[in-house]
Amino acid sequence: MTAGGEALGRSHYCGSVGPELAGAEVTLCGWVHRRRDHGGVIFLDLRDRAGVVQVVFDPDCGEHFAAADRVRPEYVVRVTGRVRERSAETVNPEMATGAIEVYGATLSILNAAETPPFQLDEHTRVGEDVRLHHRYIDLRRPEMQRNLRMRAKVTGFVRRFLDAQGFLDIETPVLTRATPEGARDYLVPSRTQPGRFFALPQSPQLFKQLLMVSGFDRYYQVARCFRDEDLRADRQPEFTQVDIEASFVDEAEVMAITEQMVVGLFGEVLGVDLGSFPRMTYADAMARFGSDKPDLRIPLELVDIKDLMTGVEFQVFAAPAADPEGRVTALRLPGGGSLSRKQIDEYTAFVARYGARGLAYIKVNDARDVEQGLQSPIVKFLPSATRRAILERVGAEDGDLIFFGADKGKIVSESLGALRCRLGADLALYDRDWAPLWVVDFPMFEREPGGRWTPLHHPFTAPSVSADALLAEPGRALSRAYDMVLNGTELGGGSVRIHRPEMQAAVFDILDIGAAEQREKFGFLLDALKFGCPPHAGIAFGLDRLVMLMLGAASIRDVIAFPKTQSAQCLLTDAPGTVGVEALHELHISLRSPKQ
RNA sequence: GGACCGGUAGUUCAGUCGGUUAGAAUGCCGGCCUGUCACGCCGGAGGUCGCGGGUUCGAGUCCCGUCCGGUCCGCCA
Repeated sequence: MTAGGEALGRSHYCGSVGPELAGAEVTLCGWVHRRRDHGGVIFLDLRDRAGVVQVVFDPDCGEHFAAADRVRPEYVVRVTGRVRERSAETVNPEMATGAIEVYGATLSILNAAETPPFQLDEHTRVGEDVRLHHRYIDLRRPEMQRNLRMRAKVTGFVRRFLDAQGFLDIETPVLTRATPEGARDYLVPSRTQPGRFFALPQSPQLFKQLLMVSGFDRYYQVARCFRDEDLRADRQPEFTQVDIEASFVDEAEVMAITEQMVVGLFGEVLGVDLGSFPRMTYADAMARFGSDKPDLRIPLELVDIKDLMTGVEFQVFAAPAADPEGRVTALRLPGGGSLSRKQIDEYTAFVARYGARGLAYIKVNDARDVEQGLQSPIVKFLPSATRRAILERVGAEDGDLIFFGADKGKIVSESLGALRCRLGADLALYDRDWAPLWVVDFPMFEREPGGRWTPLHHPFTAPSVSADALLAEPGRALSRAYDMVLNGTELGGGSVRIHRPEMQAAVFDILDIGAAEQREKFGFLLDALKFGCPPHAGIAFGLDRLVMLMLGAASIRDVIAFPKTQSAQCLLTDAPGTVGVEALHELHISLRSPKQ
């Protein structure tokens, strides 16, 4: 009951009023979406989380008509009235509730609202900063309501699925220890331990492994993770992982369960059948698509032609061909001969972002005539036999365009891999809506320019070889890791973990983490492995990206209620904020150049 | 750390070669209107051209710096 003694509740949501309620008395609560005043009759579009419905007031309802005259957009009101079907001429087919309207009897203004800083219609795209500043208003927009509802559906499905499979939801600490490798940590100073800091977790990785040691056997958590790195359209400093771990399982079982989970999710929420996921090795993915998360919707593939370039005089191709780490690759674009010079220049600039020093190409006018039928700035440097061999290898047809990449393998893969995706998007080459797959057989390590080994996944990933073999040839060892990829996005990644201390020590050795450092930073994990750690494996899914993908959202901000800007600030709360000197003093912190 | 795009009315934008009083749409305010649904018609208010400096007789416009929003590279085990 309100102070005035009236019942506050609604009988229906605005968006759920339909023809079946014709004749019924309803009570609706919501925001005035729009008001159309025709002098003798006033139409209010009333909005709540379920949708919009039209309410009509005419002068017969006296003071309530006067109230309808006073309301403005975003006023919060409660309306009672009778549902009636609209006459044929006044039905609005554009509107979900357009077959009916509510004939208003009473209207009480629960709260007035200032004119909103931007219009809540679908017709104007408002700047990101304005939206974030007044996020609570932005979130009223049907699109954002739909997005967050979808997110809740996804987490709801995942929880029900994993619960049903016997997984236990266990929370792990947010105030925890800094880990050395990986992303930059968000740090929290300790008041009680001068000079010491907590770190916010980049993932619950170590804790979930400890839970396996404790015998929980099947764990999951919808866990917030934190990384203090620069932001992107699909990266926020705090994000959510669906984190999963199980004991006495191998990669096959984790992949089977989580594939079933994602297939079930897409089926229930989107009505999409993803089918069963093909598997592809990392080596294959890099060779054919230049990416470890290939977008298989795009029917273009890289074709290596390194062997065709030995002995060719053209140094741009010959030098990388002679380099053991070099790669020379062609990308055939069927019908690409119609691309303009300007477009090709744009693609040249595009691949330059990935370090490519140029973008060679051949337009195939007549595939049978390698003397006159090819149009290209580079073809004159290639012997006829080489030209023929290239055309044959890539399967060139008249009207095609062939792009080339020749450089260090990493640069060629990244630049042509990115170009392939760009072409797919620009030219709408997608041959299906959804293309999931598993990428497997990742290398354990990759070598940094300085010669140091770094883990491709993380240092707790089990290799598929013995510790001795690993130490002997780190560069050749494959890991027991797996990534789930959908439409060129890595949805999740996981692995069989190391469960023996000597193997974990071997990996730390290769990563050049000495015994003392191992002890200091991971002593608790190495100890735990000694006290009866079961073999275990797991995976983590990026919830935000998953929801983005399901919605086709362009920005991760559109699937997070209160996201941060690219400079990692919250415009709504103005966080991070400054703190007073007393607070800093308590935390044993002094600033080098205090900003106030 | 770097590259690029943007910042002008509450909002979305235009603003020519540097030139008189900075415009449009929408929103807002007032008036009229009994079937609209992005209602319509009439009238009105609304500007630190992000900020600082410079060039110039004169700067929204050119130059330098800086801040903010965005996209990307680096980074993100």
